[in-house]
Amino acid sequence: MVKKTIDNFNISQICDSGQCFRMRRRENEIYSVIASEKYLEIEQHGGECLFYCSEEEYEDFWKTYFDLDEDYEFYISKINPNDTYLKEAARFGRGIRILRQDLWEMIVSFLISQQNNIVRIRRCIHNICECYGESKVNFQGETYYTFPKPEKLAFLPEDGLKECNLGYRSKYVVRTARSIAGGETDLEMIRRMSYKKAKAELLRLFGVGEKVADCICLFGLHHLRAFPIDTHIMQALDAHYKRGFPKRRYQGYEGVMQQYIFYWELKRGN
DNA sequence: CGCCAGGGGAGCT
DNA sequence: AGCTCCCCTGGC
Repeated sequence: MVKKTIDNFNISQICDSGQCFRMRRRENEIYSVIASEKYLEIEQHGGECLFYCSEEEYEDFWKTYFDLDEDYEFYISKINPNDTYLKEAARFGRGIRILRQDLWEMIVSFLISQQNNIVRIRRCIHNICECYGESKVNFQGETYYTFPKPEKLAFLPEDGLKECNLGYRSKYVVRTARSIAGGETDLEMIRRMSYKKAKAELLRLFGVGEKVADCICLFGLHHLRAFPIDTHIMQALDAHYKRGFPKRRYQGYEGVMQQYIFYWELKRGN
């Protein structure tokens, strides 16, 4: 068990920000997340966080996963004081962090995300893990499932994942899995590429367009310059940035600003 | 190049 | 019953 006081970290906001589909609210202030074979529970009261893992596992994995070495207050301090919209959005979602998630898992997650809602995306991912992942047991004695490797999905027929509720997105995932398992697409190479090159490479995958490629770059490669534009962000930009979003001002971390806007627009509705 | 239908079905009103 | 959903592909 690890106890930490962390600024600009709010697990509830991260859970609801739509970047991780394997995190959920268990009880009042307790959240669970599955990443890279590992299972974690986190409890947060105000600024104080309890990580239900060893100090070693926290230092070696979760600290990086939650991007806790990055100074988000710095990003927020750079916001134009005259930009009341962005200021408000950032204050509302100031505990958001861009998680450092697995590239392959992000490719699949955002292939599924297109024309889809968050509740169903979660279920699709859960179904895939349950059918093709490895089963493990957490410290509570409950079973959970890891995310299957590309090789595991590559042998499926193109519509094999329709059984996991993917609908027409099944062939996007299967063909991409084949492309990676077959060596046509090299994830290790993509990890070492610049934002622009990585995005161009991702756009070659079947089912990956502009928006999905940017989500993968932001959440799977931690390219904070990526600025995914979906219909909600588009509407927000139309309403508040008639002359375009000032990307130059936030060069290098536009994606962080995108997340504040996205979360604000998502939560403001309800 | 631009436009737009179609894709499957859950979840909300 | 109707509409929306963190779109992309392929045909025109």
